[in-house]
Amino acid sequence: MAAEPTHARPERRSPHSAAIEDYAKAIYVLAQRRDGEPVGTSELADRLGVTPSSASAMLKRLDERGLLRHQLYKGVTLTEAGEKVALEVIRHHRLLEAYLSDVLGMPWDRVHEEAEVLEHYISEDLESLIAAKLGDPSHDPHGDPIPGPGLEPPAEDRSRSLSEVEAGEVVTFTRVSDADPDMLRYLDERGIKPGVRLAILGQEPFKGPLLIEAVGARHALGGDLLRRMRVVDGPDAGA
Amino acid sequence: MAAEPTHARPERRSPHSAAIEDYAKAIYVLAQRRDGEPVGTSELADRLGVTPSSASAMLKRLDERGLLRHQLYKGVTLTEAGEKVALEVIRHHRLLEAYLSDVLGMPWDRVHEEAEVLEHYISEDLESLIAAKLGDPSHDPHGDPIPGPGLEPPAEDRSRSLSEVEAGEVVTFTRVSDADPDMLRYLDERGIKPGVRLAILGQEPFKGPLLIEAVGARHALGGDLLRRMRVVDGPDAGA
DNA sequence: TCGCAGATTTAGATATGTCACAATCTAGGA
DNA sequence: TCCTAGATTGTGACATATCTAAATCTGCGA
Repeated sequence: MAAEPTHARPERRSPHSAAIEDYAKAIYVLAQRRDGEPVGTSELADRLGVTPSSASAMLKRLDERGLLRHQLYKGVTLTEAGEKVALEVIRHHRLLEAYLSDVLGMPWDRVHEEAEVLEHYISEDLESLIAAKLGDPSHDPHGDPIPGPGLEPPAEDRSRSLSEVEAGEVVTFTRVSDADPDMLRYLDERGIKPGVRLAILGQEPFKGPLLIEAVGARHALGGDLLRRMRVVDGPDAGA
Repeated sequence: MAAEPTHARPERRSPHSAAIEDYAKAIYVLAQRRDGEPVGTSELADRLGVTPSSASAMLKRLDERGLLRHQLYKGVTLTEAGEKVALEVIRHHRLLEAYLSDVLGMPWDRVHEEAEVLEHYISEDLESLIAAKLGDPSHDPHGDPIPGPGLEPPAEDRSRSLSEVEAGEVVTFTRVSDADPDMLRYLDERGIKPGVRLAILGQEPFKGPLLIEAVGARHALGGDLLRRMRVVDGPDAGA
């Protein structure tokens, strides 16, 4: 005599809200950059586009859930549970980026924004289907490593910034931030994507642009772009 | 001198929340069943799995946004704007069901739940890519019609319930509710999916099960299943 | 016509996540 | 050592969406 099956929204897959997941992810990424040092409230607020007071209130909640330890006025550090939450979301994000780009042909510079939303809503079943379809990729289209299904933290990144490379070297482009569409479009239009070999021809004086040869053409790269592009030594992709 | 690009959650694609979209969709479906008559608050609350008071509060909000007209104590009717919202979500839902089933091989009985969530979060760009990948399908795997990109309401359903069919007829199975996983699994295991020819061999007395032949095997179907399965006359899929 | 059962709406509370503004802490320089 | 600039936290408010319990309406049956 049960009523019609309801069309209630299914329970969330994760016990945590999308907002909580975003905080965990942001803390994870920032902590990595600063080598495990506690992450500050304003830093986090900046990244997430909220006010410091909002971030402070949320940090208290993450702490109550056991996702991080908050030393008042000092900063926060993820617990193991918090790190799992972060890695799960990062895995979703990067698998989605790879899928949208490789299977659906979504432009490189648009996949980040789409994945930024969907990462919170795909089920574990869908995650598995996507990973299988892609052959369990280790990196997304921007060269970011994808955590495995067991959520082991990806191996440390040995790359350095292209801004640190000297004239005469030959390096392999491995990675670039997925968050700046203009930059991605610029690189994409020139065929410069992870795995591409870059020969550094020279540098203009006064910290000027770097002259490089890539994909059979010469380019002068400078500014933010140099700082954001990551490379490893040698003509072969190391990672 | 712009700060690091933030990783703020991108704006929602729709000006309406997921909850608002769910109400619009539910009202659309219920109104269709009752041929345009206003939809009652409790009916809606039942379907959505919320209390009548919650539904009542939400209806007030949908009204304020111009998505429906609420005749107090009488019921609600979607405006044109509300119907567009409903059709957009339904299009997303059914495209996702088709995609998950056809491209990713997700089982027939699981796609509904996944789509029920994702329908609120895919962008118009992703919607288009999915539709293109599928070749702009007109129906999802359960036989439900998919509204076109212009959101024209799908043509009226001419099917009747299998429970109304008499012994001796030959009909084509066209459609079944996507919301009952057990029922879908039962049909799937027997190869009975939209487009399949059903020959009605006879019926047991006292409203007993219907004996049918389908996909080279005989089955005795009764109860809810008969009522939920929709068929059209003749051995060919009409719609 | 009246009254009541059932449907509907209102009132007040809770949980989440945000903001502006105020209070407080920390750390570095005089 | 003290003081203050800047970071952090606390306060009170708002928006969304839900609940329970109470008030109100509607329409049917006597």
